[in-house]
Amino acid sequence: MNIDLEDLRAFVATADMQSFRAAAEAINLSQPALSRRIQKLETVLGVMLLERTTRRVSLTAVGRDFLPRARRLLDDLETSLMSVREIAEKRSGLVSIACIPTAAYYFLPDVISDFGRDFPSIRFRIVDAGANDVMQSVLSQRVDFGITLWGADDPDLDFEPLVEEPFLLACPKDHPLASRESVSWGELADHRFITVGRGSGNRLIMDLGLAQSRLRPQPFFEVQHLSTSLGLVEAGLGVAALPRMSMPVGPHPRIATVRLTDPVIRRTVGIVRIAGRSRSPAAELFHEMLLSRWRMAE
Amino acid sequence: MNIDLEDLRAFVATADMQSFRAAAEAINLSQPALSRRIQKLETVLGVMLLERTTRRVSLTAVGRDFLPRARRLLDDLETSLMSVREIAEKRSGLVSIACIPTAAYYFLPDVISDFGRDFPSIRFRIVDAGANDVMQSVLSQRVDFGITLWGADDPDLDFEPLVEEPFLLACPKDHPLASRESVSWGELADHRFITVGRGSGNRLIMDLGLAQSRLRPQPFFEVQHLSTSLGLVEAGLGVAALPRMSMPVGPHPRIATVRLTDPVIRRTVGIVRIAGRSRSPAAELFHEMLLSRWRMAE
DNA sequence: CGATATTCATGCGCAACCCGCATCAATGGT
DNA sequence: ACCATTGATGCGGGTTGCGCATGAATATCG
Repeated sequence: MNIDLEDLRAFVATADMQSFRAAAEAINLSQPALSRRIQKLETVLGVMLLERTTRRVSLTAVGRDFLPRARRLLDDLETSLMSVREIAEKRSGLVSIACIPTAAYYFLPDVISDFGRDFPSIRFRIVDAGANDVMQSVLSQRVDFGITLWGADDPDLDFEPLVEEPFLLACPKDHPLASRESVSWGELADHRFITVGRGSGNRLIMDLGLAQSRLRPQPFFEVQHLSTSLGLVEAGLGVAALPRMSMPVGPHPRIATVRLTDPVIRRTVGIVRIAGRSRSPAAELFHEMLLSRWRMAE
Repeated sequence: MNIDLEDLRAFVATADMQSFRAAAEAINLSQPALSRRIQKLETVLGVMLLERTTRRVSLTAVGRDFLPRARRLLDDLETSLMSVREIAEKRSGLVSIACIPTAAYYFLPDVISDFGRDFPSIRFRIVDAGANDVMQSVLSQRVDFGITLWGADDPDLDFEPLVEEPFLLACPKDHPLASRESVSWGELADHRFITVGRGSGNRLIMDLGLAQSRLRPQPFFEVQHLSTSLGLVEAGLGVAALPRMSMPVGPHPRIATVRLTDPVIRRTVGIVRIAGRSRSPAAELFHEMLLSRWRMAE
């Protein structure tokens, strides 16, 4: 037989109101139920806490000692529960993110998985989109923030860099360039070049990086997604320049990775959001975790 | 559905041991029962406190916040219970008292009744005895202390006075002395004097007080108890000298009360105990209450 | 990859506990 | 003495919590 918190509540209410009947009413119990809770508490403690007749209820000396303690225990519990609920409130909710496919595929799952271990009550909505659509989703406030390439300079948007990475050459293992340590962009002019379409963020970065180059690769295949480029390379149809994140991790049976120089073109992936917009606690939490996670990795 | 202390215990044990099975064993529950208590706690709080697989148990971020709070609540409860039990221990037990009949009858019940309201767990054993027997009981340590007349001067005993009172004359209402304001002890020589036996403490005090008086009352009736004296007076058989405490309170249909002078003989009733002897907390408590109660009244 | 041991979650039946209603005894007040 | 009020207790019924048995999930090992 153990002490219940309900026993303590019954005792405190009865002591406060100096009446079993009134206390029972106050804590929504019948008088007999309250009577028994007091008796139980007294039995467990082995002391009389209240002296009572049908007309009068008063604290014994032990009861007077115990009352402030009981009250404090109940107050502390209430405080702790409110505190946890407050924390929980902060730590639940929905985080909505618009994300370019590369980041969605290559690093977001890991971060979300880790985050979910700490905050299992926080849900996610991930919108998979090209860099331009990510921007639009952020500007229209359809999502809390975006993870995308940095290229535009919009005063309404904040950009926080997460990763900066070079473009590398992916070519078939039996390709003439496969054994090279590095290849210049100009040398690609003589090979079938696979690239993404004009409207894409990656294409824009490449074009901007090559603006001053006299010798440039000419697109032989234009695709929509970087992963499709990789597929064509693997099929031996040509070479492609992809950001490092998109390259296969470790040795690949069919694809070689070669450094691209002259120039070294880099892209930055980061968090973009509307300047000064406040978001839910959950979104803030995830945002912080993203920053700490990827800044540490770099 | 409310939080139980058992829920908190289950949580703390599981967090400490990082295993449901081990925690269940540690707090003497089956694993399923423990599992359900954790689930209940999580449901009430609306958060996941523990992340678990069949192989691993770890705290969520909310769980990490809540653990020290839960631990503290349980610690505080334990402390409060021990404290109350300690107090209760001090406030329970047995008080044994040897007491002259007058005090036993006339004032002890009130004090015990009041005391019992504050310390209902303290029991009493009252030995009703003449002054000499009270002394013996105290000296032999058969009782915690005595309440008796003060006459002896024993270096082994401490005496603390409670009440000092004069002897008064009780006589039938139709007696010649009944209408007097005061009567000298010498005048009683001409009347039938009812008194207690030679061995009694009251008799001793009277004899000592009258040692220098040339004219003294001669005992016509010798009885054992003061209350018997009063009975005889009420029956019209004589007059008696009794301490004020033994006189009827307020007007009496058959007995008049008259002051006794020349000399005014007083007796002191107080607490007698063995010098330096330590007693139970309960006996100390009652002793203190006796002192405060009767010193206030005088 | 399959087999295995371990561990948390859940269904089930049973016992314990707690409830409110009804009733009685005690207690102050008139 | 009578009466209204209030705490204690018996009783029956509903709720809660238990352990046992079982299944699913999870690491580890060969």
